[in-house]
Amino acid sequence: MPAPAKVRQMARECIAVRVRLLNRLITGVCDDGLRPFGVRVAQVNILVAVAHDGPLPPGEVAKRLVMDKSTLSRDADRLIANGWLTAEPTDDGRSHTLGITPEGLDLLERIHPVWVAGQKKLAAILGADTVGAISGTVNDLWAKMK
Amino acid sequence: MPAPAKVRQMARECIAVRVRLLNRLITGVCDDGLRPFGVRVAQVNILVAVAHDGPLPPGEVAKRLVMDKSTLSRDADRLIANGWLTAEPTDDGRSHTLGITPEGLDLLERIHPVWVAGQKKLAAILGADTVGAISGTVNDLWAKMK
DNA sequence: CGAATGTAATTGTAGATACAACCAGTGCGC
DNA sequence: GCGCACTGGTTGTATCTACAATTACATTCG
Repeated sequence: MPAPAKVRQMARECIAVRVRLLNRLITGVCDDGLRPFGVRVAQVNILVAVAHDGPLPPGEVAKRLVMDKSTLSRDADRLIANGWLTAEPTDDGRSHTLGITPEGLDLLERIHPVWVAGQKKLAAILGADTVGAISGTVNDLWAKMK
Repeated sequence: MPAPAKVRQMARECIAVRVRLLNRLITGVCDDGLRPFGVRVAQVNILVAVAHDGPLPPGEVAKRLVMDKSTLSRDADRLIANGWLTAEPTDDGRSHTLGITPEGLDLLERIHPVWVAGQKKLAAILGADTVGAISGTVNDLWAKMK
């Protein structure tokens, strides 16, 4: 019995399954490269965001990366436990700011060559046009966010 | 103190953070739409794959979706528990085949309108060129896989 | 000032994800 | 037949992810 038309359409056209597949593929490639450093790409993403734009309150980091605040909360715990981030108190007693530590910066510097190699691998997997399209989409998203 | 050049480069150019961000965004949009059905996009992806190409052994499904066999093993457990998939024994005593059940097919049929609406939303977020580029990349990947 | 409302973060819970280790069954060579 | 390598799946463990509920503080309004 052949699959019904609606199922065939979903299989052939679904964009979500494709993005999610690429996400798994790319996360795997990155984590492979990062394994010697004892860090994962999810963590590096947060470290880079904080190193670049920080110090920032957790909620702000979560918003920029489009992740739930609770997810970021626990990710930050791990990064703080590893000595790569610090939490500094602020005027607002409910919150605090996340900042990169010297150890965190050092980690990013050491990771950089692996990151460069990874970018090449990802570009080879995705193709230049897809890389450009995705970059454009997310850059627009970030611009609109402000 | 401004971020070091390497950090700035990683923040500006990293393709992984972008794909992963889009993955979270898109997964959230889909799961929102699917919530009334008590199912998530990860599960729908598997159901569609099995409904379209199945019955298939678990390892084969995992390969096509580029996910770890252990991940698929547990996802399949949930889908079987919900009555949407069945596991049928095969000649090879180590393995079995996953097949869609009538309930699973019915679920997919009921989801279809939501899926259509979701595709529109995703296209609006990503833009037509990005949708096209990603589809092309993954279609190539699947073609090469055979 | 004090209560109600709002906001930021954390915690409880559950699913999705993958690596390593393991188990079970197959198939091959002898 | 027997042992041994191989293959396919599951289980142990850890991280990533998000929704719902909670907690702690801030702000606003009377």
